[in-house]
Amino acid sequence: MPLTLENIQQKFRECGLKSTPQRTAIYQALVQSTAHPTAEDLFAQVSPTYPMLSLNTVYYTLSVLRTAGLVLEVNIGHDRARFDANLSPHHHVICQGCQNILDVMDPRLNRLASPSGLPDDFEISSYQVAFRGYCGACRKSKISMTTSPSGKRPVSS
Amino acid sequence: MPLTLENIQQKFRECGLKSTPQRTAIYQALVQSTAHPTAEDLFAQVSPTYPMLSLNTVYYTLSVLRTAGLVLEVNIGHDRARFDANLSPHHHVICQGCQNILDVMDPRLNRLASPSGLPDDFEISSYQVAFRGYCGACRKSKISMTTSPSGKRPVSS
DNA sequence: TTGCTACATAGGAATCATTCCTAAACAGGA
DNA sequence: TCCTGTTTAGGAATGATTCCTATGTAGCAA
Repeated sequence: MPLTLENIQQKFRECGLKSTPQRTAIYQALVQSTAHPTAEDLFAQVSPTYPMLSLNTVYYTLSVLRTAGLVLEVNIGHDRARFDANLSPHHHVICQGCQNILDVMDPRLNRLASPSGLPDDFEISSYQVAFRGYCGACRKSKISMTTSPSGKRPVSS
Repeated sequence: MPLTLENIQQKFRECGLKSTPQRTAIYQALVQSTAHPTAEDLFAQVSPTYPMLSLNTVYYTLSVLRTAGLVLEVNIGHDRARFDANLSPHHHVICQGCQNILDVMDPRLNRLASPSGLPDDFEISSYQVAFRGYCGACRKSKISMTTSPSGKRPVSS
């Protein structure tokens, strides 16, 4: 499925959503990205074309698209929300250095058995695997660092 | 390993952490909980015993304990951070109704192969599986609801 | 084509978790 | 017991997200 404007507008129609220039541009930017952008990322990307665009609108649009089932909110960490228009079943690899997220579509991961030890009446509807590690670039800079590799900043010295 | 005060204080010493009453109480509350509490939860739990306790101190303490490797930050959703003192390898089941988190220790989940399709120089160091679904209680209330089951509040009507 | 109406947008203010800053308190070693 | 560096508490600051509201506009119906 190529990403024509037509195509997007039809998707919106099917979901009962009005198709406005801003909404279309935001969704298009998200579909074209594989970087799991934040609301702010999308704002920065669409802003040049629509200088009046409000970050607010990006948030609103994303929540509408999410409710319509056209985008997923990818929650890596409790920091800002990141979004994904890739609806096919997939999992994520997160680099703990640069925080980039890669998609993984290994079919073996889509056949995990339901975990044992759950209450009988708990119904699992989906699952996601989040792999963590370091990408090549971040591994190099980790090695060249002499300081501690830990994440945030409590023990400052 | 029972949870004596001695025990906790020794752990702190081993990590080079001073052992203060507040710190001990916060860690103890976390170890005793299986609910993956937030900083605020822990504050509410310890506050009665230490009325002068500051929420700030809870945040600081958690970040120190996390850096020391005594607690893990469990990030379910991009909302507030939740914490876990269970250091043995395990995964999570999240109820999308009540947002409660259960631990899953199915050993089959600890032997997943590294996913295919990654750049060669990406090094995976850990992974976690997050199962989502509805617990018994929330399934019941979902059935009795006639309104839409969607998550947040964009299309209000 | 024109008008209507409900949904969208923009902008500013509000909220809420978390972090920053700083002065006073205190744990643990000398 | 004294000293020093860590910890604590409290208030202010930050930053993502949501709320509020007036204006704009897409899409339907006449």
